[in-house]
Amino acid sequence: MPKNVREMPKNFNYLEAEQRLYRYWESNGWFKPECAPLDAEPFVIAIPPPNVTGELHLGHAMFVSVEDLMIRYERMRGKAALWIPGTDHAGIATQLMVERLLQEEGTSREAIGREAFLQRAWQWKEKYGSTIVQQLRLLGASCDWDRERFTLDESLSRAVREAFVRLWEQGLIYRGKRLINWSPGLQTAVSDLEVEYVEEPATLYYFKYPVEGDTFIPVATTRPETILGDTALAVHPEDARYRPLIGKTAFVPILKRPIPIIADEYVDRAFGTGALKVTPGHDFSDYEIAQRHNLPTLNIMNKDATLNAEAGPYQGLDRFVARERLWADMSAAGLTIKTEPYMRLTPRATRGGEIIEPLLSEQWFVRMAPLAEKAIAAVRDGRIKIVPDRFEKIYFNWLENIKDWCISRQLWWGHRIPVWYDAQGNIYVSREDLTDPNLTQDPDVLDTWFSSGLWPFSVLGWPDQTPDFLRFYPTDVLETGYDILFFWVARMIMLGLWLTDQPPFHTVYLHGLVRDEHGEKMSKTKGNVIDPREAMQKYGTDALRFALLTGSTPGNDLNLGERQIEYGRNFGNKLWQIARFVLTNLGDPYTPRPLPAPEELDLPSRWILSRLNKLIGNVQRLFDHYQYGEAGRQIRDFLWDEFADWYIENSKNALYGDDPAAQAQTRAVLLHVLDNVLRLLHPYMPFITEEIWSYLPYASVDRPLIMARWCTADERYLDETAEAHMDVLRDLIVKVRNVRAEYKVEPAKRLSAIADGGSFMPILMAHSKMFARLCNVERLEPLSGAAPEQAATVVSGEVTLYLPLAGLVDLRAERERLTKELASLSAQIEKTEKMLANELFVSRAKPEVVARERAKLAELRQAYTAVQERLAALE
RNA sequence: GGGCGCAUAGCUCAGUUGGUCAGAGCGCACGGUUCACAUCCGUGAGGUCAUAGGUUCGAGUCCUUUUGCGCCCA
Repeated sequence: MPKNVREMPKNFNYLEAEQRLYRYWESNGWFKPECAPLDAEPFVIAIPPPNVTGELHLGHAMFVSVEDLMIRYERMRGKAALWIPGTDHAGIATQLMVERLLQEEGTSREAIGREAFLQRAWQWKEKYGSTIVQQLRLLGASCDWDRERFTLDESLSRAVREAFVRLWEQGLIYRGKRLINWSPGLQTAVSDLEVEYVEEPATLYYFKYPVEGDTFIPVATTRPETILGDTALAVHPEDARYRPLIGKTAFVPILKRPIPIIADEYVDRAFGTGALKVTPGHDFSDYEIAQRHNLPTLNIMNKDATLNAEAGPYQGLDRFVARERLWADMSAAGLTIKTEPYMRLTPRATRGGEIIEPLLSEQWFVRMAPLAEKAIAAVRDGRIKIVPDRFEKIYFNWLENIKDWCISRQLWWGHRIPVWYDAQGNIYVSREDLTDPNLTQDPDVLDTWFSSGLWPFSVLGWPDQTPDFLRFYPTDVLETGYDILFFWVARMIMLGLWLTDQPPFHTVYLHGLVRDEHGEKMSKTKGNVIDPREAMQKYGTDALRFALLTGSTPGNDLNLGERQIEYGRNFGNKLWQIARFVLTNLGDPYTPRPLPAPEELDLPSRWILSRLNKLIGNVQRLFDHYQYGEAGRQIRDFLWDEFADWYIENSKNALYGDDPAAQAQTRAVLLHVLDNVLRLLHPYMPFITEEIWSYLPYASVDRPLIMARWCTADERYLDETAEAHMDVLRDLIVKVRNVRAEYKVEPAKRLSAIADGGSFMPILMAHSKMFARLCNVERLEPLSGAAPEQAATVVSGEVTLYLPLAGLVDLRAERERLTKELASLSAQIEKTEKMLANELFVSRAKPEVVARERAKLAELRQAYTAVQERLAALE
């Protein structure tokens, strides 16, 4: 039944369309797996939950683009696609946010107390927690919002308790007094991963360590205040300088506390003075030495990084003040030697950047070795694959050297540790709150990553065997940035395998970090930040997504400038204009017509359909290997460089000509290609493709592109001959254009050409209109007799075209041009001949490669002869 | 100290089972306003694919070396 074609506006109004389309998709339930048949195979991604405190940045834009692409692709393949959204309570970040709020009100968390503070935190979360989620929607994320989760939700908190209790019961969680990383500013323990070591200029202090017998050992340190906590002096057992002193007693400067001089191979004889002061309470390496030698561990520091009573006269001073004071006192006592500048690896908090202090403290830990073992095995035996695979090595290396995980945090915002104590200090661990008034709950909360580590199953209802858990767990792909491979991915794998006995996903896809145009990290202070919201306002969401998706390869960082986003916008416009052209040329009303069989089609149609189906095959192969960037670029190239520049340009002949059959055929092909390209591009640019789709003559509100079927290549349309023939025609046309440009022929001036085409003559003559359309050569005439003298010559394979250019062609210039051409041909011929003369090449290379080279050589020789003859004629 | 990555046109980057004188965008030069698109069209210039060796009939692509830059771990 014929249908009217709606006219498309001149441009895509993305600001209006994005919101409308998003509502359209969401309100029809197409983001939900339930829109697929009941027996459809599921495809599930659990979103990397952004911090509730978060503001949208390009990192979010990146993961949303990639994951939405995966989800939309699998949905179009007929799977029950489920993308579970949610947010992370982000313990430290959120707590700081709320504390700042309180500070502005002139109060503090300590002043209002825990209950009131948590109330305020929840209020804050209710008010601002949806900001980031709303921003994800702007990016087109096709998440199932009915399944949105928050790590502090009731059901996820139950999962946390279940996990904690189970690990406790299995002896994998323990409480202990250990040296941990302490953040004095935040007043909490942090894990190893939350400390980064930054090389910074510091001072190396040399001083005399008094030793019994009125002598001394010179020692160097970067942190003199720790002298007060020394419990030994260590030297290398084979160090001749100090060997006689081993076993003797040294005296802590100022405090005059006696400590032993021990021998340990750990000591680096070449560093400093070759003698090491041992401070087990405030240094991780020293702590290990102390363990080996049964040395006491002395804690000299309070939680606010002031010194305690152990520091004697320095009690109450901040560590840095104490450092100065002690050094001055030692200097007065004649114990100092010298100071020199020194580059030191300073431990700093990943969040906030303050200096972290190793501190002896009672904390909760997870014994990681047994969990790590399973996690290693799962990747080793292929149950989990990491893309790109080089990260597997990094993953193994970390897990094989894993340390126990400090999971308690001295914060209020988070999952409270489900442990109670009685007056005697007995421990009660429970899934349910214990209300016995004689018990008090541990005041600490768990590391935020502990709950994130359960995310892929806790969001689906675990530990309950809910319908969602049964249907959608394990999930399929975990997609995130490589920077949280240890923080999050490895922990999810460990906890998932341990608690659910299954890998939580079969594939880990890691994307790179988004940097600025010149590879610098984006930061507000540098002012090189691209705000995704601004970019979306300016260029449209599709433009941003396309730039992110096609600008990157898995695991590699992406240098993104505004130029790339602008280019995305330009590409979207090109697509829009192509669609506008196709649709306005379908005939109105449009009569549906199936795509003709290959043998019924003209050459350009056979060519473009061959190219299209090759593209579909390539895209499929690339998608199978997660090569979305390359796939997107190939779609772009096809659409712009082949479909628009050649097929569409040339189609005007048929469309505006007087052959109804050719016109109908061309219309069918145009529509078919557009239809397929929209499907291929939808996961990249969902908005513009859906909008264009709605203008297709068979569009209807319940057949949206988001639910359309993914393309599959139709091999019947692959046509090497058509491609080869079109290549010759295109090559000739480019060369004619080139001649026109070189001789500055007015673009509007119509030329005619004389053709000497050999066996290609029939094809050439049959497509003479193509020359008229694409290089303004109005007539092609077969050569009869001698070639005209006042003409430029164009050669491709066995075809020679003479372009009579009376008055325009300078014979000398033409000879020069042809001589250059001849030299180029000659070089290629030589190379090809050499290759084919090599018997090893002929015998060992793949037959099709050899055949291709032979064909190429024949073609080159024909062209060479033609050019040579022409040159001779012009002498 | 150990590991990983990167090094291709002025700039930013593609180039994944090794095979058509090496590709794109931006920038540059020249030319283009009726008929889808100036968010565009046409033509062109520009590269010893960091270095040295090796494997192979054939290497930007695989192996080894050196240099520079970046990241991770200790």
